[in-house]
Amino acid sequence: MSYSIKEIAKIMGITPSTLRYYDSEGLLPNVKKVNGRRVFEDKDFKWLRVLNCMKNINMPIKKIKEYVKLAQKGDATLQERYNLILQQKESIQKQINELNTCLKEFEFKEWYYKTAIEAGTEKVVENISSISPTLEIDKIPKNYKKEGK
Amino acid sequence: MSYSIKEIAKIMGITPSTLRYYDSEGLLPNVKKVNGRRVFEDKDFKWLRVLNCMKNINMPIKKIKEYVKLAQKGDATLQERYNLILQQKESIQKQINELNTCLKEFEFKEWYYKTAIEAGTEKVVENISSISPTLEIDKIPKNYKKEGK
DNA sequence: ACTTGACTTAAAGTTAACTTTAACTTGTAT
DNA sequence: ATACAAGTTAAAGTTAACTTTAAGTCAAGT
Repeated sequence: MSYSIKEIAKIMGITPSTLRYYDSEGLLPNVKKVNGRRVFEDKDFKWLRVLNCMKNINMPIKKIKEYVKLAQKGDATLQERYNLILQQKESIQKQINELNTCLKEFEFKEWYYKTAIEAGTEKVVENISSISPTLEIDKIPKNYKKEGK
Repeated sequence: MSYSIKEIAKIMGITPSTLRYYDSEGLLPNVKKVNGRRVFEDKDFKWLRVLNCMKNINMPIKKIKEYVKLAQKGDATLQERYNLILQQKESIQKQINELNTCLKEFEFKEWYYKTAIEAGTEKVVENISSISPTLEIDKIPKNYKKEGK
């Protein structure tokens, strides 16, 4: 089975232009061309899924290109690719942790506004602040000293 | 207790320039000025934490500004702010889900490369692909029909 | 009085990731 | 044969989110 750029774009939820841009940046290796047109085959899907993942975790295009280039060099770069994957795994974990902390903050806000709406005014809740510390600020001890030279 | 822009920047892990930029975009309401200089007080911290959260969940500055403006209008906008919070909560959930799916993909890759490195070559594993479907691609039924007009 | 260091603004510059435009090719339908 | 739809490239344009620069203010220390 083979697919046109339009079909692949639809499946990936992006525009054909973006796919062409990715190709121009070297993110789509091994994509065939027939009569000058890109033709995507089943084997390309495996990579498209990974590419999609890499985009989802906010890997910059430069970094993805780096990975693609390593992969094209074959077995000699296995260790390097492994390291890159581990590094990205950590980054994902960090992002998930951050999002979970923020989710708590937003759950607090949800309660905050629900309560305020019921009371008709924010005054009822405005001195209450979320407990979850997301910022260094919340970790500052009470006797925090500013740095003096 | 009051803090200079430099101290706040350090605490938030950004540069003073970025804080000034945020201020110029209206993201730092109610920040005092003494002799033309910004002075941050304890009461500003509550908002800085929320701002930090909003940045972490990739809320665009425009959207954050929108929220700030609503908040400044007082009780009349409680419902609107509540809705905005709910909307963002959903967005966070979606992001967490995406990241978790990608984490699985990367955990597969970790195994993939570990196995390949042990064997000395990728050939041992290269036909195996992760099972977790992250892309519409993986949900396409075998008898997928392209659209015909 | 003068230098220093930390601040200020306004405006221009940067970067990443697209997006749009313009001019062109090609296979299919009428 | 001709028109049309869908693709192509190269290059210019856009947008968000900063970052840098230049020129200036201000309080404290020597």
